[in-house]
Amino acid sequence: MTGPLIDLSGAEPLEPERLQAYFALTEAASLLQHRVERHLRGEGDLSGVQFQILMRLASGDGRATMTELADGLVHSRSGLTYQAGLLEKAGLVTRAPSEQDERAVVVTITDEGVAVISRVLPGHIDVVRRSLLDQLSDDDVRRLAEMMARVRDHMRAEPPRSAAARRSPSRAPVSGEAGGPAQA
Amino acid sequence: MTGPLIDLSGAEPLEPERLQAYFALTEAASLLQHRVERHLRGEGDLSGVQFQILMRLASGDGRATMTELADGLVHSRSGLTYQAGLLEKAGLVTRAPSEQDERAVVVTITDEGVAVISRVLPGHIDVVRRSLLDQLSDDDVRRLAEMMARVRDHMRAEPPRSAAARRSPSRAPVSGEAGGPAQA
DNA sequence: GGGTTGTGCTTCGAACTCGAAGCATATACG
DNA sequence: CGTATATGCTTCGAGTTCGAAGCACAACCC
Repeated sequence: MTGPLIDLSGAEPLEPERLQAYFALTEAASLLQHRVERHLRGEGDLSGVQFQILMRLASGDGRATMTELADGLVHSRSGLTYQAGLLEKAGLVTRAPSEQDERAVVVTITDEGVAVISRVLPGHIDVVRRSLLDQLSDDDVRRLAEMMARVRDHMRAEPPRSAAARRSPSRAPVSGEAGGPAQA
Repeated sequence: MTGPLIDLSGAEPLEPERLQAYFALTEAASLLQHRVERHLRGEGDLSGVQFQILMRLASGDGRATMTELADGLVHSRSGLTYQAGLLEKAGLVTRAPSEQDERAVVVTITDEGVAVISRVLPGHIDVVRRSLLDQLSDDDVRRLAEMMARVRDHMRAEPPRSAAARRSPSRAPVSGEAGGPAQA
């Protein structure tokens, strides 16, 4: 009753080296994320998502709608609402309905928000460098950036397989609703 | 009030290409993780962590203690307890105190657990292939696996900076407690 | 052996996440 | 214009995560 209990030769074999790449990627990314979040929480009292929101705002002109933020982040909309609420409560951000579209909410970073980012960013970069970049050669970094950008763009472009568009409420879902591909 | 609000020249400059690598890695890994979890939840009704636990058990001899599992996974111990409880309730795993050490809990995968993994794995691999591997050349994959393994090992080896060992309860935390490297 | 310290795991409370459902505004279409 | 549909965001409930504190057994030391 010994030996591996699972037989991997189900679909196509998929050589171990490919699985290794996948597992190592997953594990390294998780470890890195944990470290980064631990640092942000300690310094500056920010969650990872809050940091991403502030970074995105600070890198541009300081303003964006919720949808624009959601499109850039890998996050649910409701979670974004929650985190934006926290940021607003902390005074790092303001929220106000858009002029052009009453439905849209424009999130604007405050001076204090900029200050927090400025204070936290050096340490953040330091963590990333120590954990990730210092282990990679210049060529590694180039290669990695190029690969990950390719993979990211591919996933952004092609919906996951079942990107069910919002169902109409007061209507029987009879006719072909295979309209537009939706965003995540 | 225009132009980027943030000045990145805080610590060392850290060329944009390096930051690009970091951001792309983070984003691609997040997207991949979301896809994988969506698939696992749909098929097989498993969370990502549950899948990892089962995989780890199925790849070995089907048994491991909680600590052994925790050391392999990037997860808190309490979270592991929770997920192991769910797996046990679902009948995919059993838990029993170890013979050699009454404190330790030995988790053992059941036949049904093996069956679930076997059923879910092909689709899982398919998602990984479509999302990640198909976008990479053979050389890319080799390179990526090697890089990520290096980074992972580095983070595993070096504790995050403040791996505070468990504080003694009935004792003042005076002397240097820089004891053993802790696991996440 | 009895106290001290270490280790393995669980419990607990607070915080975060997600998808579904809901509300309000905007746009399309007759 | 007026109804139907699309879009932007929030609310809600259920599930998941984490770290701190706690419990139980183990190992060490005198």
